[in-house]
Amino acid sequence: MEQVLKKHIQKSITLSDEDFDRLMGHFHIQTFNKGESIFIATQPVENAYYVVSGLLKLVYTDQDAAAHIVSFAMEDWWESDFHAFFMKTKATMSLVCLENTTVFALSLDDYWQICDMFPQMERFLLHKSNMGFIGAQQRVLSLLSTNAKERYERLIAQYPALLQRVSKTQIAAYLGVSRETLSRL
Amino acid sequence: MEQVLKKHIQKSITLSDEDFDRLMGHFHIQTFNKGESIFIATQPVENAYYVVSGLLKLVYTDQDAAAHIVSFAMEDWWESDFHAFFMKTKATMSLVCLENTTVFALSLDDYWQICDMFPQMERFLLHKSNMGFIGAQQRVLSLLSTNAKERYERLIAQYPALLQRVSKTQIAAYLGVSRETLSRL
DNA sequence: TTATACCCGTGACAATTGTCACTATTTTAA
DNA sequence: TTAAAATAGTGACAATTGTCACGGGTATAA
Repeated sequence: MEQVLKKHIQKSITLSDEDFDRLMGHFHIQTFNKGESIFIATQPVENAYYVVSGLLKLVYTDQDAAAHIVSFAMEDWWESDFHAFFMKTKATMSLVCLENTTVFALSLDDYWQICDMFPQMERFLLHKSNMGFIGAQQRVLSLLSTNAKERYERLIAQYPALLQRVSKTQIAAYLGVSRETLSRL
Repeated sequence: MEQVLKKHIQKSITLSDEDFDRLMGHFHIQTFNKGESIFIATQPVENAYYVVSGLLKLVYTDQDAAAHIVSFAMEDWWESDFHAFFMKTKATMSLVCLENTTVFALSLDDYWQICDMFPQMERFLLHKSNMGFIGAQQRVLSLLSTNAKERYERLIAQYPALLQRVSKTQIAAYLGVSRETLSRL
C-alpha cells in the first residue's frame, strides 16, 4: 500500500529508503465505504488526503440544497477543502466517497513538519500546488468560455473512464448544468 | 520601488537586508502603458510578474474572438500564464495592461534558483501557490453555484474599487456573461 | 423476495441569457 | 480640435438552459 504513495512521490523527487520510512510516519492510512463522507461542511478539516484507490467528490451544497461538484479525486490525486485545511476553519464543502476508498491522511502540522524535515518534499508540494492551481484555473476558463455540450465532450475526451464510474447526475453537478440538460446532449 | 516588493514578501517571512538585496538581483523591473500586452497568446511566457502598481487582465480569446478574463491582477498580486510559464510552452492567454503598470519580472530559472538559495522564499512561494489554488477553486465554485446577478453583487462587495477602474465590458468578461446581460442587472 | 431509493430519459413550459440592432455619450489619439 | 473608437444602455427576438412531472429501469438493503 505504501508503495503506491512512494511511487507517486518519486515521480518528482528522490528519497532514500530511510527517509521515506521516516516520511511515512506522518501519514495515516484510512478506508471508507461508498457513500461515506471523509468530512462534511461545517466541520473542521483535519487532513489533506492522498487517494490510493477509489473515487471521491469534493462537493458544495447551496441554500437550495443543490449539489455542486468542485472536483473529483481519483487514484493518485490529493484532495481536501484546502481553504479550511490551511486556514483551520470549518469546511464549506464535503468530501464524499463515490466508491470504496483508501487514502493516506496528512495533518496540517505534519504538512509543515514534512516541509521542515525534507526540503525535497517541500519542493514536491510546491510542484503539486502549482499544478493544482493551473488545473483550477483551466477549469475556470472552461466554465467561462464553453457551453455545456463542449464541456461534456472535453470531459469524456480527457477522462473517458470517469463515465463508467459515476452517474450522469454527478457529471452534471461537475459541469454546472442540470441533469436534464446533460441528458439531452 | 523595491520597498513595495520587500514589504510584500515580509508579510510572510523575514529576510536580512543582505539576503533581500541578493534576492532582488533575480527580479527585473518593467513598465508598460495602458493597452500594452506583457505577453500574448501563442508566444513564450518568459516570466511571472509581481504587480507594483497598475492593473492587469489575464485574458483568453476563443475561436469566435470573444474575450474571457480568467483574472484581474492588481497591486501586490502575482500573475502569469502559469501553465505556459512552468511548462515552458506557448501562452494560451494574454496578459494585458488595463492601466499604466509597473511589475517585477521573475524568470523560471530565477524562480527555482530563489527556492534553492532561500528556503524561506520557497516557503513563501508555497504559501502563495496554495492561496492561489484556493482562490481559483472558489472562483470555480462561484461559477458553478451562482447566477450572473449574484456573482456581480459579490464582486462589487469584495472589490468595490474595481468598478471605478475597469469598464463594464471587462467585468462582464470576468463574470462570464454578456455585456448586455450585465447592463440589465 | 420485496420494497425503497436511485438513475436516466423525455415532454412541456418557464426563466435566463445571448445576439443583433440602434443610439447616445465618453474617451482616445491623430 | 476633430474624427475614430470605445463605452454603455435598451428594445426585440432567439437560443440555451432550468424546472416540473412522469415512467420505466436498475441497484441496494431489509
